Amino acid sequence: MAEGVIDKTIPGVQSDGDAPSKGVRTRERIMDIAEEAILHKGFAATSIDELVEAAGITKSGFFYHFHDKNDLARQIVARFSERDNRILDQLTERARSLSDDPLQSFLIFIRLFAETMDDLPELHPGCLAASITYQERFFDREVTRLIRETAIGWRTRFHDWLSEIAELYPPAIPADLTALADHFTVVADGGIITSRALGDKAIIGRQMRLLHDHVKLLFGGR
Amino acid sequence: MAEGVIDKTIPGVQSDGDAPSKGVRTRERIMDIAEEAILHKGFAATSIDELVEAAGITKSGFFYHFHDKNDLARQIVARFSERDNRILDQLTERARSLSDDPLQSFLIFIRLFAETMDDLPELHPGCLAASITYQERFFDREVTRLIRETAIGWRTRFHDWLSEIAELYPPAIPADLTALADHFTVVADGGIITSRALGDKAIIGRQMRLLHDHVKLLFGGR
DNA sequence: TGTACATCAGTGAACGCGCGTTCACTGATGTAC
DNA sequence: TGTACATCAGTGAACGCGCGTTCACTGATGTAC
Repeated sequence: MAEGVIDKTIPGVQSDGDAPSKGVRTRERIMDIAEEAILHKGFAATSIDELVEAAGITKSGFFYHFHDKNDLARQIVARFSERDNRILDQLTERARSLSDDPLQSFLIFIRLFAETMDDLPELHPGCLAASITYQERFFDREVTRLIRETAIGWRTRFHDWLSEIAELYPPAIPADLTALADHFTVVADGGIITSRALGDKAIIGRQMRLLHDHVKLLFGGR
Repeated sequence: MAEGVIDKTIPGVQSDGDAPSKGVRTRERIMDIAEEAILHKGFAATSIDELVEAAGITKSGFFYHFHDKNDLARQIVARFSERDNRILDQLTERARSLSDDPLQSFLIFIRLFAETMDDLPELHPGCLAASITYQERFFDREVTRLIRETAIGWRTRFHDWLSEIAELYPPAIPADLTALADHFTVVADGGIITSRALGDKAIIGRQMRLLHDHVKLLFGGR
């Protein structure tokens, strides 16, 4: 996972390669700090005061960039969803380029994802959705909708891939392909939580490799 | 899952069958309300005011029962852990009674658990640990330790069972039994989160049945 | 090249509300003699 | 059976702090003519 594939483009107004303006840089900085804090402590526990202190601006500066606290949540979730999708796209492309066979490339894809999880520097990287769905009362409809859309997107993505596999390799036992498509999200999120509860970051990658084995056993039984 | 196995005993001082005192009943009521609220909105977002209003007492009454807000968290986590362990014990006993074979009884156990998840009346039943590990900064060492202990307990429980199975049925491919032991927790927690994100409570049971299939494919390949 | 104006990216002070916590007090029930 | 005291399960009022939000204002940069 040391490839130079990271896209530094900011999803701002002008998508040309010119440098982001001062305002965009500040907003991104606030969001970076907030993301970290929300993942560690939850949204309600993250105060605007601490964010602006860490960002080196004043509280009113915050309200120049965000209408209110919920607006911050919306923007973070949207950015997170985009980033995650970009990572999945890149890993998919890489895996597909390494094998023409859908089953083999899927197995490679899961291993690449597991490696990505292993290499993450922090103990708590994780899926923001997990953090946020546990505090849903706080967020408005828009945020909930965004999360749901993202989850459905992943389900569709993997369901298509698995159907392609199932046509070539009849499963060893009857398979619930929709559930299996969700299984990726489920194992990733569950892995993040359990790795946190036990204080062992290696858990996420190991759990993803179990998904690899599961798919291999189901379709690869020759 | 309609068996009369639910243990109504309160883990109070006198464990004889006599009725719980007024104080114990009030404390349990506060904890019930708090548990619901924490699962829905998170700990920080749950105010003492709303708890005492729902419980029909005054705020000072709350502080008669709990030293502070963290004490409430401690007591809820402890009670939750006990309850979960009791349910797992009951399902294990039932599964073991239905088959002498460790693999078969394990598969039965997972199906019983999946049914239990299906039958839960609410959309958000779930594992408190998930909610709480995402807000860990809030809780003192004692709470974190309790959660960790519970997770380790489950790992041990399932690892022993899986080792017993692996001795009788050599796995079809090399198996990471520790990771597989954690996989139960991972799939359950991840299932709860995903079911919440998508607003579909059937997801948890379906995900658990995938774990069933995985174990079956791994050990039951004849 | 200079001036006028507009926009950007904030500052500083103040607001009112709700939160967790404390403390002195109290009515009801239980126990001892 | 009556009285004295102790414990249980709270009440009511007050506290100070931190929170999200508002609002009038401002210096720096960009653009038009």
